Amino acid sequence: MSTEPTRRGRKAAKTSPAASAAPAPAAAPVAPSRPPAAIADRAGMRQVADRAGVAMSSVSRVLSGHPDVSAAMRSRVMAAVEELGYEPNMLAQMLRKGATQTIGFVVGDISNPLLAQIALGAEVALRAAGYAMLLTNSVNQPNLDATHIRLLQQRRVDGLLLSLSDETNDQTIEALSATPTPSVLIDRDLRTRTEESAVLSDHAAGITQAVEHLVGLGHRRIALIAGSPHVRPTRERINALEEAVEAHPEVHAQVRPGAFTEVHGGAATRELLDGRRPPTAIIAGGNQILVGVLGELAARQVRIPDDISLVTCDDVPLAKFFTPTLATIGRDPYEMGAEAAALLLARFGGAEPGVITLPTSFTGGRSCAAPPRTAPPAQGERP
Amino acid sequence: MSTEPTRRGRKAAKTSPAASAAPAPAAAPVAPSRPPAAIADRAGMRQVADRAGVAMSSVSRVLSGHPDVSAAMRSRVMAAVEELGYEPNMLAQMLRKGATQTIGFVVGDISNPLLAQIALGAEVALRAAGYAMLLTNSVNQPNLDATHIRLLQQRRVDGLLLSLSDETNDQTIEALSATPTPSVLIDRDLRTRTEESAVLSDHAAGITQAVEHLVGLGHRRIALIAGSPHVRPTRERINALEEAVEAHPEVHAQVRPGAFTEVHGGAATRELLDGRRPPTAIIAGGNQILVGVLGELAARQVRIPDDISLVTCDDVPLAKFFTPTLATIGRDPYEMGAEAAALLLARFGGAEPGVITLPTSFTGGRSCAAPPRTAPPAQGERP
DNA sequence: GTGAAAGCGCTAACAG
DNA sequence: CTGTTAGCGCTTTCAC
Repeated sequence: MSTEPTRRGRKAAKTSPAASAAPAPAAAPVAPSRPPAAIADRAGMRQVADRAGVAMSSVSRVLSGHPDVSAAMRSRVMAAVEELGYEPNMLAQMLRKGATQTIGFVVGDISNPLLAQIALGAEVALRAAGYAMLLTNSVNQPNLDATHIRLLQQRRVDGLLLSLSDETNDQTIEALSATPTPSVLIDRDLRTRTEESAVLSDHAAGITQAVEHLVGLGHRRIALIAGSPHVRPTRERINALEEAVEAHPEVHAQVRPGAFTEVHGGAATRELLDGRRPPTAIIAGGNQILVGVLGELAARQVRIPDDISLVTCDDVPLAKFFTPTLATIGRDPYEMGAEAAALLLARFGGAEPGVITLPTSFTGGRSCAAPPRTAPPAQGERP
Repeated sequence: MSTEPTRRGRKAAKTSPAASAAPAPAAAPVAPSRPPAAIADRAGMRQVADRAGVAMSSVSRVLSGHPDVSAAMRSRVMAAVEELGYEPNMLAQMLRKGATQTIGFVVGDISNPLLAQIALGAEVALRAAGYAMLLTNSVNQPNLDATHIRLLQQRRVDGLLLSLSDETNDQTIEALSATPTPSVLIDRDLRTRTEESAVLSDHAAGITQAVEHLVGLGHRRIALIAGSPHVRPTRERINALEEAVEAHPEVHAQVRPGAFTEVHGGAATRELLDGRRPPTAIIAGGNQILVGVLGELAARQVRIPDDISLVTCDDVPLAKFFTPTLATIGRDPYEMGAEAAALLLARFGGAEPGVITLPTSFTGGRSCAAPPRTAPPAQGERP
């Protein structure tokens, strides 16, 4: 950090940002009888109609591309629209039509590049179909999910895209039940509900491949540092690891669920390495977790892959230049977003809720090698 | 990539996502006279009033926390609200009140972690003040900026946060001029306008520090690979580099503006290294650019910092584990978002447009060292 | 083809 | 304290 923030106004602006959290006390001394018109003087359809000397309904027809309008009418109206710089008020249209052409996206943490990419994919697809996206951020606080679902319902979104921070939260389930609009779950699985469409990732396939790879290299002690146990990806990964290991009785698997955070990644790594049977390979179950794992390994001067092998789920931007290159279980988040949007649009078109599973891929890297010949003595290990 | 996407429906869902891009042909055989109620049967305030046996205005008063309501009235109304699961229709409120409690955020590229972080900071601050955020993504296409500004205006947002992809676009300026609501520019400078508030980063300070550091190490040929010349950060960085170099006549500076992309980063690096006076230090002007630079350096087996020194602007998540540690010109994007929100809220409170400049920081790293003693012969260099 | 009229669901005077 | 009354800006019958 260098200097303090500098504040300089253009028009002697005394700009005190922290101030006025309140909506706006309205400077008007006398309360006006009309709605306070927080929005400046903007021409409405009424003005356009008057200026063109026609009825409002005609303006409406022209603007909505109704076929039964004379060329003369069309040009008169358009002229007036131009002159007044008229912009239709979608609020009124929405209220009248009962549809907002808006979908809500409840996302756990938009600062996570994975989710940002999903949001991007969804937004592009939605916009192409004429929908805008209202985005809310639960900052990974489960109780905010329900709040946001209700908030979006009050704004009468036409549908919901949900990347919930907790699948098991009762309030969330309740809020969802009260939702009359179609919804699409993104890599989440709410067993109690079948009304929602879902786009899922095949985490099991990726984990299985990774485990086979590691076992093939000679690893016998594999750990998975997973994220929150309240979401599908974590459960799927854990299940997949346990199943994969069943096929190899000689392999000992350890699982450390927790949270999708750097802190958890670091703490779990510490715990594992200090444990009775330190793993020779770690699978980091998320990009934030990866950062924590790397930090702890670096701090201990544990070398990759000489001392320990590493696989990550969901790579991070710079991962490809990391030395050694990281073995990765990846997927295409942009496509997930796009498919989620498609699933929602399909429901608007009358389709039933659907589920689609997208593949994951395992890419080997230099971060995996044979375990050290002089494996640290498994302290107190019993036969 | 492994397998093909698997599609399995729950209720024999024939889920054809790509289908039905059209809003919804409406399955109803006979066109209803009322608005098509795309939204299911939801109780309105009318129903609540009837059920409670009171006037709508009373329901409204209770729900909006008006002081003059008897306890009896309050409980009767709340009971009806509960029973009907009533959710107020914000659309109607917005139309009536002339304010939407929504702000629009025009962002060039949400998949850029820097902008995602800014969006997060803004959203949190805005939500705390009761505002929701409508986000649009210009995918770095300048012509989309204007489109999105208009789109948000039609939705009657109360204010705009703008991270434009091009400051010089006429359409954008025009759209902005037609905007009656307050706006805040994020690290952008529209010379022709003073109506907008702005939150800026002090890029010059960071660049200056970096240059001094490099010169101190002995570098005499420094290159800046910058992003789009149509946005403030690029201009500021270029100006700062040129000014900093003026103080050191022995230093030769080269600048390669272009785009905030990996491709440009790689191409510019190639060009510079193949040029007449290859730099001994490169400053990467953006996180995507950095990726391109690193890629090209790796491909050529150019070592950092042995063969070349490297500084990056705006680090990426994994940067701290990059070997060698990267010297970085950083800033706090979350705070930028929060300050932008504050500036907007201040305007709602009646304040004039204001400008606030936030600091940047330079953090040295192992990626900078003295230039190689055997500097590559400056081919065809002239005295 | 075009106009008149009736609301979408809610709030805010204004009376009582 | 509570009810009545007018709309916010637009779309959509329904007549002409």
